[in-house]
Amino acid sequence: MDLDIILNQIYALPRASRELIKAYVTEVVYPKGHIIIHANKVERHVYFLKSGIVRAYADHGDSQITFWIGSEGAPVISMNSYVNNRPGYESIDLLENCTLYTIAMQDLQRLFLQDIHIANWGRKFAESELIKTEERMISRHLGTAVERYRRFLSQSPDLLQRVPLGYIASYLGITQVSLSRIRAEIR
Amino acid sequence: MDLDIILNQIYALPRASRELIKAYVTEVVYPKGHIIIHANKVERHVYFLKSGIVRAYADHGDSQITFWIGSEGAPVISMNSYVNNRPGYESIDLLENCTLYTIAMQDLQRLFLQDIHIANWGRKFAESELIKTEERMISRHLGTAVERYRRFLSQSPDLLQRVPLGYIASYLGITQVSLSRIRAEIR
DNA sequence: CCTGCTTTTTATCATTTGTAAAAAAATGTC
DNA sequence: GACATTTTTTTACAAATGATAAAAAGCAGG
Repeated sequence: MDLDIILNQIYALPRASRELIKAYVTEVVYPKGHIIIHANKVERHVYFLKSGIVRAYADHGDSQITFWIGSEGAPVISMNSYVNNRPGYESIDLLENCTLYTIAMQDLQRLFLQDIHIANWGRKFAESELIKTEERMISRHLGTAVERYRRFLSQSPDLLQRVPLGYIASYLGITQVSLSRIRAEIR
Repeated sequence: MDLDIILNQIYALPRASRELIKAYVTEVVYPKGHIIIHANKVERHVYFLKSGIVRAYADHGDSQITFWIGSEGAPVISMNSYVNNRPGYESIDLLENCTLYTIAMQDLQRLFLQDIHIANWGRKFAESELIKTEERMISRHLGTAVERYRRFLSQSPDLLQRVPLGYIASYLGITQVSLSRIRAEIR
């Protein structure tokens, strides 16, 4: 997915402001399995997923809880690093080989203070992440495991083919065994 | 809680910008039980809780799921209204008599486009809500019901005295009966 | 201080979900 | 195509949670 499209989907920027941002963006490629964001470390870059799939998870004892799955166009960030310059809870790893756009947070922060359009772009960026996060949270509260799986199925049928069911189960808040049972019942 | 403090906790504004916002803010009082945000309706104001407690919930069949409890200083908004001018999932009602600051979203939006400091304030506002929402979401994923209750207990001991346990149970993702069992076991 | 109403706890039973281990299926590599 | 590895499903049993109903406790208004 093209960078211009990603930037503009968040907030329509004047050409000059968009070019200002793009001057600081570079492209990087990482292989499947690479951990791009490390929990408990401050991450100094923001990424946008050009292609591929990633997942965010939190370690909990000897297991991991997957709480976000991102695909092409999605921002890949350590929220707490981005917002507070503090270590975050989440690790993010790549479920496929991925190409990402990246920009140093330092550069972005500077642009926020220089250009009101970019400041409003940053506002819209946070707002759209906020909406998505709230939606995800409410969705996870609502309904039984079966309903949540059905919802996932209808909203992200593509992910079902590309993401191991163990991660999807964790995302839905159940065990892989439980998810397997649900899938068997529905069929 | 004073409006200046609430505004500045989000982002330190120059005096002039802060006065610009305050010119549009008024104070309102509502009684316990009043529903201030209605699900599936577009809400055209943003509120900040000067005093009291509120809860956000989503209707689900014949029951309600409480997914947020806000106390003094907290912003009270319909996310989807604020961000997208669209009806939201959540209703918010008052658990105590409350005093709130309020500003029309229309006025705030205009200020965002006029004043870069206010634009960045708006960015920080969304970002801080984002962090809190993510934290809440992850926290709800993590651990058993007992652990989640213990976490709630240590993070918001005051709310335990002021919020009916039924709402807290729903917030933790369990039934009131389950919560009661947990409380009995811990003692 | 009593009365009625709401909230919380307790008890019982049915159901769901988790754990652990093994079998089956799918995937990738040589 | 055969092997090793990973992923998914299945099974059996244990533990946790939900539903329902009833008792107990707490609280507000007169």
